[in-house]
Amino acid sequence: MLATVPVRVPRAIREQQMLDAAVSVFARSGYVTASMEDVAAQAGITKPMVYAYLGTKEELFSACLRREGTRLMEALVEVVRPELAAEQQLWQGLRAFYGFVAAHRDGWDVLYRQGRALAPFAAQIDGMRARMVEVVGGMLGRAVQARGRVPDADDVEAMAYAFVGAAESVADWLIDHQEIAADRAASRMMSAVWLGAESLLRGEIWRPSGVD
Amino acid sequence: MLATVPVRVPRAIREQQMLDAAVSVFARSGYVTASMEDVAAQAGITKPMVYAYLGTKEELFSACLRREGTRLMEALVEVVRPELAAEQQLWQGLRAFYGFVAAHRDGWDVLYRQGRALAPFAAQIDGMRARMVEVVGGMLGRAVQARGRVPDADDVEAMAYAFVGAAESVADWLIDHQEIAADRAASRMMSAVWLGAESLLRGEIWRPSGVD
Amino acid sequence: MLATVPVRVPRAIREQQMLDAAVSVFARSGYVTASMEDVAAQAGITKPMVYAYLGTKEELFSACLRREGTRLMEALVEVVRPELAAEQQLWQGLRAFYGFVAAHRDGWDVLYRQGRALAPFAAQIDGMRARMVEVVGGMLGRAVQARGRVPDADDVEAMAYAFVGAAESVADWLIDHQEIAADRAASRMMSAVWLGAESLLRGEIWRPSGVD
Amino acid sequence: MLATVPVRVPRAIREQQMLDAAVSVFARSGYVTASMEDVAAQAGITKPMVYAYLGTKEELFSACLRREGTRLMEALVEVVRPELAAEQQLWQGLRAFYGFVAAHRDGWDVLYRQGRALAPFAAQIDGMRARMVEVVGGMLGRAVQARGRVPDADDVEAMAYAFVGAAESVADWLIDHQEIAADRAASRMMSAVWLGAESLLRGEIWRPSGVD
DNA sequence: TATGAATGAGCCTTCATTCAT
DNA sequence: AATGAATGAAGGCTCATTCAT
Repeated sequence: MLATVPVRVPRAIREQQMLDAAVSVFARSGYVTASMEDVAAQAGITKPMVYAYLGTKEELFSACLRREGTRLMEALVEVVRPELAAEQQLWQGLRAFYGFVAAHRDGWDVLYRQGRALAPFAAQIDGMRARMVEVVGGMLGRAVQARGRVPDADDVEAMAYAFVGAAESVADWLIDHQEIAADRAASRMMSAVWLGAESLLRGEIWRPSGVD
Repeated sequence: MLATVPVRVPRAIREQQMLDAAVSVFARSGYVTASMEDVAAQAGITKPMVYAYLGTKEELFSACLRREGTRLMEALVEVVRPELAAEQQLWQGLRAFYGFVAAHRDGWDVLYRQGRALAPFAAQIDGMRARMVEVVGGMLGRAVQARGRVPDADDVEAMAYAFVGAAESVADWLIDHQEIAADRAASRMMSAVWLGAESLLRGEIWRPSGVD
Repeated sequence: MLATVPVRVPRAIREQQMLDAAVSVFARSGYVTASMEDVAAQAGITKPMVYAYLGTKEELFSACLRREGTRLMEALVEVVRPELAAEQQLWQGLRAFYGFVAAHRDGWDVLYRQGRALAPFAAQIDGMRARMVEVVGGMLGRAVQARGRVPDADDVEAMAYAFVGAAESVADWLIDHQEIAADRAASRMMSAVWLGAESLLRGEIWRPSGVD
Repeated sequence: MLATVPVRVPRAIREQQMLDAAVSVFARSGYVTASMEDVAAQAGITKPMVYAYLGTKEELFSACLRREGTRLMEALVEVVRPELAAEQQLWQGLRAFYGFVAAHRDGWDVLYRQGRALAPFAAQIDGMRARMVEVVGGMLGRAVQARGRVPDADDVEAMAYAFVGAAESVADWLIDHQEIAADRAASRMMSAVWLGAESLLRGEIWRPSGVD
């Protein structure tokens, strides 16, 4: 009987409320199907406020991507300390990554499932993803050098792509198996990939054998 | 008797032409932005024909997914012979997979980039993806058994998810680097993943070490 | 009980109906206030048809201007025969002009009152008006030459502008005095302007006299 | 004590600043397209202030019309002294008129181009215009009487309408030819119209001759 | 088989306008 | 005196979908 009284909320806070609402609505309905009306209603205000503060539907979605992307990146940067060995960096990064996915399902959905499929935003997402691939590639490259070898750029990049893709795929799996803890997922990823990486880091190359 | 006389095309062929047009248009504009008008125009006919032959926009897109998915599956089934060893199965499967992606960019885009992000089709795509994961998981499981060990279901599933995700991610990379041949991509995937898988198959498990 | 049955009308006819409706609605409500819904309703159809056939609101208004302008021009061209003397040309032109204004009040309103005030269309109207001024200027110039004098370009242009403006102004007056016949208006315009023009054509120039 | 300290401007001055801003914005964007936000911004204040001082958008535009109209009228009244002969009155009036148009382009645009086309303000403008026609008609009527004749009311009114319309039209021409001085325009108008008026004042009437 | 004509429905977007501070 | 926050209302435009021919 009290909380329903309309309150004048300062802009900074309202904007966050709007972004929360938008991420939630976009995740539920998808960018195309979601309506600005829905977003406004979910945020407890009216459409014109959304337009006044965050602009167009496209701009709004883009703002969502930016916020969620930044959150994820910050979570990673916080734990992937430069002084750690590559193995430890990967491990910590994966833990943070799965922690983020588990804690921000909607954000993850908006970021990876939707953003990538929508032409106007693909560049934005690809940019972020490229940075991740680059970081992972950096780790791998340094790990190769630590073993006294000279990394091949293309090999490292392919490996990094594989790594990131595998991590994302396991993230989806994690979302569908809510009972599995994030650390468990991270640990499995390390088993699945790092062990193989180690061989690769030592310079082993897989070659087709047999008939072809 | 001029070339401009409209030809009565039998239904089966017309449907394929429509699907070709639809896949192309959906890949170019995205499911939401693409209009039935566009599809009809691209197919060289009028809207009511599309509705008469392939139904609703949703049904049309679903038909696209089905056709492209089937094509991919058939390409895989053709080369992944049961009598081969797991390693060979993976290798051949990857080659066929990247061959398909390279040859059917639009189909791949519609299948993976778009289908997965669109709520109404997620189930359809996930089903197909689940079958792939299952197949890969089966290979891995048999490979473990071939080494005299008892596979852990969750480990194998996680591994399979990672493998499929890595393969998809490298597919994207392949699309953006057209100069790289499909076989090259497949070979890199084997290096990146199989070497690691081998360790895993032998029962090695990665465990966090150090402070945390 | 019969005419209300919805009929499939061929495009050419529907477009004219739409233009009729649009001119009427725009004249009644003004470009800004008029809604596409209104126009569609007045034409007895629904909005999408208007968009399908005549495009945007702006394009629709522009089409109105074009049609009404063409009608007016054609009415003038039909009576202003080149073989006539300037005086007869003016007289016939004015009659046709006031005939058009009296018969197409809405069209006149849309053309002159609204079109000129709306930035996006000013150019279109000004172009037409410029052609009229040019034609009138041509008549005057020839009349001067017929009197054996060399016309001054600026004088003639100013005179033409004055003539066209006077004619338009009297048209407004005509609209507000519906009981006055078009011919009467034309005759008054000739009295008001031609007599003066004659003096000018003979080379007389008005000069300020007295204190100033 | 820096220049950025907002100055408390007394109401009367603020209102004039707002009207200046409004006239400028309306002339640039047109009544419909211009937004209250634009006006406020141009005046360097916020929207609620505009509403507090000058009311609704409609009221604001009306206030613009009133101010510009009054300015024009005052400029005319100042020079059209009753003791002058009709010819001198016209001459001085035209000079003042073109002086105003040249000095207040925006005001003229708002008054004549826009005001007349906008239904809600047509009455206001027509009233002012009617007063002008009346004044001009009065001059003409007195000039007829000065020649010992009895003026025909309709003839005089038509002539007055033609005169005003011609003057306005030449004003537009003046605006598009900025290099032409206002006095030059006034002088041309006198040549174009007064010479003819003189004939008319003497009782001459133009009559159609020839076939039709 | 094939299409031009037509519509229901809905969404994005923008304002003029007003409170509460 | 002045403003940031907020909204009601409405309009342009598009599209999937369907008849009638």
